[in-house]
Amino acid sequence: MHQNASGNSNSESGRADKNSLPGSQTHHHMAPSNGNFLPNYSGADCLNKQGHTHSDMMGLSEGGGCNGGGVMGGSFLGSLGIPPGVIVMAMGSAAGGGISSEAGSAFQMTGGQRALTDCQQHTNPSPCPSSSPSSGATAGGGSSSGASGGGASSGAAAKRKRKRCGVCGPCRRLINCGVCSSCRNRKTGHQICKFRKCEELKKKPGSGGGTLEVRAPPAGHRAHCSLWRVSDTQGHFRTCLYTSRLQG
DNA sequence: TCTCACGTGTAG
DNA sequence: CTACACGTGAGA
Repeated sequence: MHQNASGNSNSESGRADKNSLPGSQTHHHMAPSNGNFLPNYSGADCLNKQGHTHSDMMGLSEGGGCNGGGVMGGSFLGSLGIPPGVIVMAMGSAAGGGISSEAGSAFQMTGGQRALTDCQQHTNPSPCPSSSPSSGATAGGGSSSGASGGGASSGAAAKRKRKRCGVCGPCRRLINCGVCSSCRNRKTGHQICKFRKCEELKKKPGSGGGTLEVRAPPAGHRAHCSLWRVSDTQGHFRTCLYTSRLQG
């Protein structure tokens, strides 16, 4: 009908508003730059895994900073208002080094800040999804099979479906690409568009959400916004940004 | 009750 | 690893 731009036959396209983000429901007409992201989202997530880089759905437009090369040095951190002296570790899927995609995690690292983006906005009673895994693998637990079902019998709320963090790049994307496998196989796959798959949910529930190596800046370096990469448990590279400002 | 989407198993 | 399929939790 008169959905969004995406001419996908996917009855999804415009449905993003339905369950999408906390507080962002109003998907009136999406942000000017590109509808996939929410207005205030400055990062680009660079998920071009597939290569179909439909600019209109990838939403990488201005971000341009698609790569861990010191991308959001200023804007990203700046917009977060991270206090000086704080070591921030922003991670992003190596693919593009889009740190932003893990904004949520970044918040966790800095502590405190995160709340404002995620938890508070989520009306759901359950604890922030992003925090649970890192806190100690509460919900997800490690239980393998038994998926959902009454499996949780013993742990009661132990086996809860995790929910999108709502702050990562994919979560902020408003429309489905319509071309990824998930979109194409929606009928049977029951999966959300790959480009909208929450970064948090991509992680294994038991993987602690962000088990990454927290490294000190290279010896001799002052940790002034240096960027380098470390690989996480899944072999993905994460771009780490340290903005520690040593008090001289 | 329906739809969406997470979790998981299986196959290629 | 990706794609696919299905069960099922959760919300409308």
